[in-house]
Amino acid sequence: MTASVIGVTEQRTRPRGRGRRPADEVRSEVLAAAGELLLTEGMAGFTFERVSAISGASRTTLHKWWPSRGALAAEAYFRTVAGTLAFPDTGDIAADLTEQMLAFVRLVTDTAAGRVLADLIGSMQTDPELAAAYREHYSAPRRALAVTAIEAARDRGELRDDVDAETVVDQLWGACYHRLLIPDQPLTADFARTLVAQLVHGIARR
Amino acid sequence: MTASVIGVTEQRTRPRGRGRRPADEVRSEVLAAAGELLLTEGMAGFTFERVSAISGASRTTLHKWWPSRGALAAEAYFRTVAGTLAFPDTGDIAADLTEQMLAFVRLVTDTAAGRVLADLIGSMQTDPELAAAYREHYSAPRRALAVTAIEAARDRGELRDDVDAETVVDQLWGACYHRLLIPDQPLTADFARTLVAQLVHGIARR
DNA sequence: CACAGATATGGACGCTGCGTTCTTTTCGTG
DNA sequence: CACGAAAAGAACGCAGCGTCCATATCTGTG
Repeated sequence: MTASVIGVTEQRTRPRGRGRRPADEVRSEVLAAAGELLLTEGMAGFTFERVSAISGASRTTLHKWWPSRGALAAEAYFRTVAGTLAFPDTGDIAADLTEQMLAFVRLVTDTAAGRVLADLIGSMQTDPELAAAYREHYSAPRRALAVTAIEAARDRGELRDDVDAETVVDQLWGACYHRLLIPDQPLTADFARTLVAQLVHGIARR
Repeated sequence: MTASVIGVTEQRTRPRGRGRRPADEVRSEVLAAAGELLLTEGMAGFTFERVSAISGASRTTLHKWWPSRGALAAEAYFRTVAGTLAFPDTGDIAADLTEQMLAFVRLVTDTAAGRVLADLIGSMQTDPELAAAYREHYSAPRRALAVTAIEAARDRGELRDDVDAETVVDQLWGACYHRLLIPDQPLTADFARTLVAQLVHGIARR
């Protein structure tokens, strides 16, 4: 009883026959096909086999360029989905963080990116290649942006002197990923706002 | 280049030959073998094939009792690793939360449970059976305990009246899971303490 | 105490996907 | 224009899946 719903039209480009082609052209077509597959079926149906069939590139070629399906998926994701990389700094850190949280929630709930992101993080756990790529090209640089903004706010006196910016990142984004990966509770805009409010002002009675 | 290190002695029980055996005995042996395999190799090498070889039970039998490898892994984990289910309530919520965070960090860093937990959450993302079992038997009840304790603290005046307990859970445990699943930063006792302190007192300058 | 029914085992099937190797074809560059 | 780089194609063996069937044997009931 194999789940055999075919959501992606195989063989989107006509068979090309053997022979050399520009490497960049091949890579580009493969990444496009991989991104498409990723968005429609997630990591579950994401195999070299399928990407090969859709892109028209041979499996041999895929193996030449990407060491594992995880590595390919990661690159395709970064190229297709993860465009934005910015962190506003208006001088009001609470507002900026709220904006970032809301943007994240929107991305994750309104598009297929949420499912893909969850799948990628899931596959990371058993795919070191993917884990390395993800951390290097995605999570680390984003963390760094947030940490910089938080430390700037601390340095200009908006936040306590002893604030640990790295921990703040986990308390905000980590909380969102928690609801994304283990959906006991929904990931909503309200949640995002509460998140920032509770962290900024504390939960203890004053 | 398949990773083929055999860390578990196959066939721990002698072949038994065909024929009926008490269902509970079989289930028990299978779960023991599955737990052992899970601890030594994680979800990566966790297959019906291997569990069958180690436990001595036939693959057919495994399929009869568990619908997917995820379901089997989940049950084995809950049975082998996840014994404790308690939440102290000393009347000092900050201390209690810190204690819980430290216990979690210890469990996850000192034992193989961390790896297994990460693997399970990873596999959940593409295995609905596992996701359902995990949430029902593990995450939901634990969340509930924490929420109850936090709301009790709120009701007796330790915390602000408008505290959202569910969100607090994500801000604490979610932050830990974040570092477990995406290890850009280490999961340490210091982190656990900072987590609680920053949330309880807030990060804004007073 | 014997038998019928329940249940585990062993083995085989076809399938998908992996990762590798070798050969063939084609294109671009020098 | 010839050569070499690079892709396609085909085939291999391997692992694991999920399912079937026949067979063996235990267990509970009459």
